[in-house]
Amino acid sequence: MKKAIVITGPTASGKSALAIEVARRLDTHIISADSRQIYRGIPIVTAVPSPEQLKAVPHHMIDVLPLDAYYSASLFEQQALQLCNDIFAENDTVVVCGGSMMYIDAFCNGIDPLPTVPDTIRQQLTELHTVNGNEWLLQRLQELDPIYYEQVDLNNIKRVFHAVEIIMTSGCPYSTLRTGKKVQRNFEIEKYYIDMPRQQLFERINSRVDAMVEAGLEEEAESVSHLRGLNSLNTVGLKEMFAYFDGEMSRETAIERIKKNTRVYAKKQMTWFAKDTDLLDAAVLKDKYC
RNA sequence: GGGCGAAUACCAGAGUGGCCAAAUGGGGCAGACUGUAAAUCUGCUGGUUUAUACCUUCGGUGGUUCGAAUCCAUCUUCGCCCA
Repeated sequence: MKKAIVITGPTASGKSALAIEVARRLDTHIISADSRQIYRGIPIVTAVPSPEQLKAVPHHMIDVLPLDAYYSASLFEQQALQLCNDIFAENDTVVVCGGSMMYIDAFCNGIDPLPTVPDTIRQQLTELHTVNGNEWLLQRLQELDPIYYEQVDLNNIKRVFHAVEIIMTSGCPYSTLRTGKKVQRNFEIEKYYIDMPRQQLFERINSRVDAMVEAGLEEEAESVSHLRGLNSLNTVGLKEMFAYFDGEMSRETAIERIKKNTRVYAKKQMTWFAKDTDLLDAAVLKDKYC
């Protein structure tokens, strides 16, 4: 049976390096599961592997999307599966590596198929929302899907918005489309998590941010600054730089904040993965394949 | 040597007799999560295993008062001003 070796963990825990090592031993490819590395033009801030590393092992899903492209965990699932299929034609294994929780989850367990919301509907709803406000949107959801209305965090207006746009697109309540069912892949999945004492991880984060600055983070941020409204750029490391460009904080403060926000992000990842009972300790991965 | 001002929880900083365990922000901690997820959202942050409860806090000490972070005296430290 074909096998996908999934490597995940908090940011800066050393996923990429481990994945490269494993993939090299197994002579196979790496599929990146990273919601930011997938975009083109921001390699420094997203800690994309070095050109040498990328050359050492074939990588997929890195540096492939324009910054303004719409993307989602579901699209990732589809494309990653397609890639697996291709790679399995010549290999018994594939390595999937990344820290984007939803992407990892979509790949391993699947995500309910939802209709793609057409731009027209999204724009229409955006306008209505801006004009009528949150209350109106909440009311819409309550009318259209009382079940989901009971379930969502009503403070999280993004989710409310999404539910409504899905209902408008599909014509049926969002709650009926959310099965939460896990799918079974036709290949084996071994999911490894890199664990590390928090203090050690935080030290790695700090020095990695310093290295990014050294590598030209500021220039990179400048080069995309005019596009800052895009979701792909709503990213730790860039928003702080934009704030610095706007004179909202000093350069030093911005760098400190990047470190802090990266720590917060890492914690978020740890919280998410703490619930995942399928995780194996990445420490055994080396012994097994290297 | 004299005058004035300040001292509040991890930090910054409100509060100036009871509604104060003490606003707010930062930081920290914990959590939610099936659709742009490095996003978005939530809770906690003096102690007491629970708390609409009790205890200990607002530089130190001593007062005034039914009641003090808030008023008075004094001491300490810091800042500014006059010498």
